Amino acid sequence: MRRDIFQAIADPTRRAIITLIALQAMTPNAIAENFNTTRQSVSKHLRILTECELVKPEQQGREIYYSLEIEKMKEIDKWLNQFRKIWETRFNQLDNVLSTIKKQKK
Amino acid sequence: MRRDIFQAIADPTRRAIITLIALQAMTPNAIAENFNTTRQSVSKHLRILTECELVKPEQQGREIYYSLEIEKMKEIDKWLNQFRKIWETRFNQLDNVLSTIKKQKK
DNA sequence: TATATGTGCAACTATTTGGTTTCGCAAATT
DNA sequence: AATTTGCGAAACCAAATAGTTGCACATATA
Repeated sequence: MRRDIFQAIADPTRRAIITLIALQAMTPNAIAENFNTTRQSVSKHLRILTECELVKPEQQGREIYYSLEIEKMKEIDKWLNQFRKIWETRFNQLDNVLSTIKKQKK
Repeated sequence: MRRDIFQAIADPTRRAIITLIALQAMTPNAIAENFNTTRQSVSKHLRILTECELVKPEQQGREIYYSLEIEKMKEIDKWLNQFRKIWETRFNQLDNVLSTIKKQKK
C-alpha cells in the first residue's frame, strides 16, 4: 500500500478536492456536493489524501472539516526543481543555437 | 484511456525514467539496465510517457532514443502555481492569526 | 428517549495497471 | 544468406483501484 503524493494527485477527482479545500476547510458532504459523486466516494479519496498527509481532518462536533496541508504540496515543487535547472540552461542553449544560425547566415 | 501527466508521474519507475533521460536521450535497453526490470516493462512505461507527450522517441538505425520533453514538465509547475500563491500569502495570514490571538488574550 | 444527521469502514464489483511471456519485424553483423 | 540484436505489440495474470451499497457509531435535535 504505497501512498505517496504523486499517486495521490494522479486522480482528477482528488486534484479537484485539493483545489476545492485549498482556500477553506470543508466537510465530506460539502465536498461531495461539488462533484457528481457520492459522499462515500469522496470519503475514500479523503482517506487516501489523509494517509499521505496532504490533507488534515479536524473534528468539530459531529462534522469533520478537511483542510489542505499546503506544506506537503511543496514536495512536488521540490521534485520539479531538478528539471527547473534544465529549463533554465535550455534557454542558454537556445541562445547558442540562435547565434550559430546567425553565424551561418553570414 | 485518459493519459495525463499526473497519472504518468504517479508511478515511481516512470519518475525514475524521467530523471534518467532528463539529461540525455537513452534507448529502452539502456534504461532497463538501470532498474531491476525487463526491457518490455520499460517499453510499456515509455509508451505511456510517449502517449502523454512527456517523452519523445527518435529512431536511429535500429535503436530508438527517448528524450524528455522538458516543456511538458512545466504543466505540472503551472498546476502548482495556484497553491504557490497560497503558500506565499500564508505568511501574511499567520501574522493575522498571531495578532488575533494576542487580542483575545487581552 | 427517540429520531435525524454526519461520518468512517467493510464487503463487493468492474476496471485499470504493472509485469511477464511470446511473437514478429527491421536493422546490423557474420 | 543466415544469425544476432533492438524493438513494439498482443495475450495473459495478479494486484491495485474507484465506486457502490450497507452498516455501525457518535453527535445533534425533537
